[in-house]
Amino acid sequence: MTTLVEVARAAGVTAATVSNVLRNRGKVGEETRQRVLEAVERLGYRPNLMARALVEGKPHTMALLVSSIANPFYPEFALEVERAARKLGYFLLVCNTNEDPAQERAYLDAIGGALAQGVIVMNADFVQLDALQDLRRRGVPVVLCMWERPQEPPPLPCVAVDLYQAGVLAAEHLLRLGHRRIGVVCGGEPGGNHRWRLRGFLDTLEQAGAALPPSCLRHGHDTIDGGRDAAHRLLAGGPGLTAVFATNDLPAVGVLQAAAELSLQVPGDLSVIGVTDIQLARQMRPPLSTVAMPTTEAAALAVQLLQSEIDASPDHVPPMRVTEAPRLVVRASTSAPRREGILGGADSGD
Amino acid sequence: MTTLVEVARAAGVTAATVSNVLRNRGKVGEETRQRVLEAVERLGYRPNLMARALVEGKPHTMALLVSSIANPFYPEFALEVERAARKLGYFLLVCNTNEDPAQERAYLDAIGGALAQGVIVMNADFVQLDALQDLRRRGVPVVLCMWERPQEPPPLPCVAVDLYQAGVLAAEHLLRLGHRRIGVVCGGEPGGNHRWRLRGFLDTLEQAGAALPPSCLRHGHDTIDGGRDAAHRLLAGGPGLTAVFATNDLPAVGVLQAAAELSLQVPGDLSVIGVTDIQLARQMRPPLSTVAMPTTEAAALAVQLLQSEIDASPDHVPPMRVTEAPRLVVRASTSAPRREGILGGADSGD
DNA sequence: CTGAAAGCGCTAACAT
DNA sequence: ATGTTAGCGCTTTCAG
Repeated sequence: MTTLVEVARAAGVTAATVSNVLRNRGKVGEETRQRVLEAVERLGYRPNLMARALVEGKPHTMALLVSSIANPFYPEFALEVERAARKLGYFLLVCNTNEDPAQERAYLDAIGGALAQGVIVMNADFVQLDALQDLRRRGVPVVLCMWERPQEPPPLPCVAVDLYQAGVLAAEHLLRLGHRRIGVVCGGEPGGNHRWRLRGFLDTLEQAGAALPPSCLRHGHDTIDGGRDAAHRLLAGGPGLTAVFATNDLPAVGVLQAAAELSLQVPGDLSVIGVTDIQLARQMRPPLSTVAMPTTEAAALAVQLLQSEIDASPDHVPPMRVTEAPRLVVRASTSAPRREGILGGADSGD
Repeated sequence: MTTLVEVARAAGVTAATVSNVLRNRGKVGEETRQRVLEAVERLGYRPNLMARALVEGKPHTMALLVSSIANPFYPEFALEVERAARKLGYFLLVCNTNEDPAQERAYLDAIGGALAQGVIVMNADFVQLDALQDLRRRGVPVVLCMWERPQEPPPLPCVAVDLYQAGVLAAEHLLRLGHRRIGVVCGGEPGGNHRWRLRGFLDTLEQAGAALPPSCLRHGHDTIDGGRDAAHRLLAGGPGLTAVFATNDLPAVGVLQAAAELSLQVPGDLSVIGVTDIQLARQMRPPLSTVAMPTTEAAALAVQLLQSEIDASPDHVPPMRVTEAPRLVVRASTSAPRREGILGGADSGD
């Protein structure tokens, strides 16, 4: 590998001068400049980023910690983050823990070891807030992304999206269409990460006088298969549902599949709506109505916030940035119920 | 940030000893060892990876260069690569060029500047083999991944998958089902990356005496929309096709959508088959039959090959690793034609 | 078994 | 305008 001194020697100058030329630090005569540039070109010199990082006290790298290979949302989001990070001159290191705590620890240690200047951690059920707080106390900038409840901030810098509101929007949409017998598939355990979306949905229904009976709520894994299973359990209960809200797009896709397996037309027999707006949502037939998260904005905010954490003094109250509200995206998987209670009637069942 | 000397001071030893303890270089008394370990723990010390990389002459990082945010195959593949790289003790830097040559250059320069120890480049139409060869000549390990034609290796180390064979398998499958009036949607320009799959498909048809007339071949972008457009053009030609081969899953999904828009039942009216087996293929209704690429193996081979390039002397003939052959995955999007030429008849049209 | 010293490639004062 | 010097945090001979 060509080094600075080799270039310097080739150009008949000293290392400092070459450095100055390369960093445009002025203070260099035009003629020398040319000679240096020519030598750089001729030798194919590329500055050693490690050395530079060491002396400057910072690698030009941000890390993104994601948990799961299975959830297509993360790659989609990662690319948004990469874009935003690049604009600020950072490289993005994608750290995929695959839900393995040991792997997560290993990555956090590496980041603590200046592998990256800071880390954006995707919020998920399993994140260890304590471990992240430790890391932050040790001086490593940490940003939690996709915190779901702006009203109750975590003890860490975070980007929050109001997902209670997402539940509200989904409920309002279904109510407006005339649905009254609605089911819910919740991704994850009760009390898990999706609880705010769920609560927003349930509260809105209740306020409309259409409170959801417990039998119409099923929990399942936050995956396509989990959604399908939960939907089968839900629909087998047979209370003549005309619509299903899934707390995430992945399980919503599972609901779509379950509907197909039960020969239910979507949206004719059953309307389905999810949350997030992953690419897959658009690609389903029928395309999935959903409440879109502002992912691009969240990614940008996360990167900005991490940057300001990097610049900030180590000890300060963890700031929070809130994205714009999620917004309803109506596609073809929701419509007015074909007839009230076609699958059991409004006044049968329960 | 805590440094080695601080730990050393805290433990009443010198930096070298701490280093020895941490690297398990023996030569350390048990009692000292404990004292050091305790100090490390107490101070929350993490070795600075940049410094280590600098002195060792290598960052523990591999880079993966991908071109497109839009193609879901890349994220899927990236996570496989990350996994394989991690097993060898590397971090993975995902470099997304977004098809911007300037961005690609910037990344390659950074990698040349020891940002990563080597780079895996996804083969795509636009890759500049020259630029990569330059990089390699400058001593940066480069591996080209997903080269589609093992019989004609590129001038770079590569992982090849025999995609001619993929075309053969798709053709054999359709022929075996009894299809004779078959259409093709090719992702990308004629002469582009997909030419081998296409040729394998066409050759096989021809050998079976069912050569494909030019009117039954359409080119389009290697995307869902591109596939849908091409399928519309193809099916509007109206030669009573009973099956369509798309050279990639993404356009195959587009064909599925076009079929739905034309009220064609899949597979009853039209069988559809793709190539790759991305996750989306499983998730379509009906799930897409396809010729699966050995992506996990390809990712592992690419990482291994890059490792051996890192170890190897800089000048040697570029090696090639060939994966196992692609394999047919039959799902519900292909079946025997319902009736020969239901959409025009075997002897009408043309 | 432990310490001292040199140096990885680069940058940033400070001198000249 | 250019050169000299010192060090970033770590590893690694080589002495003690």
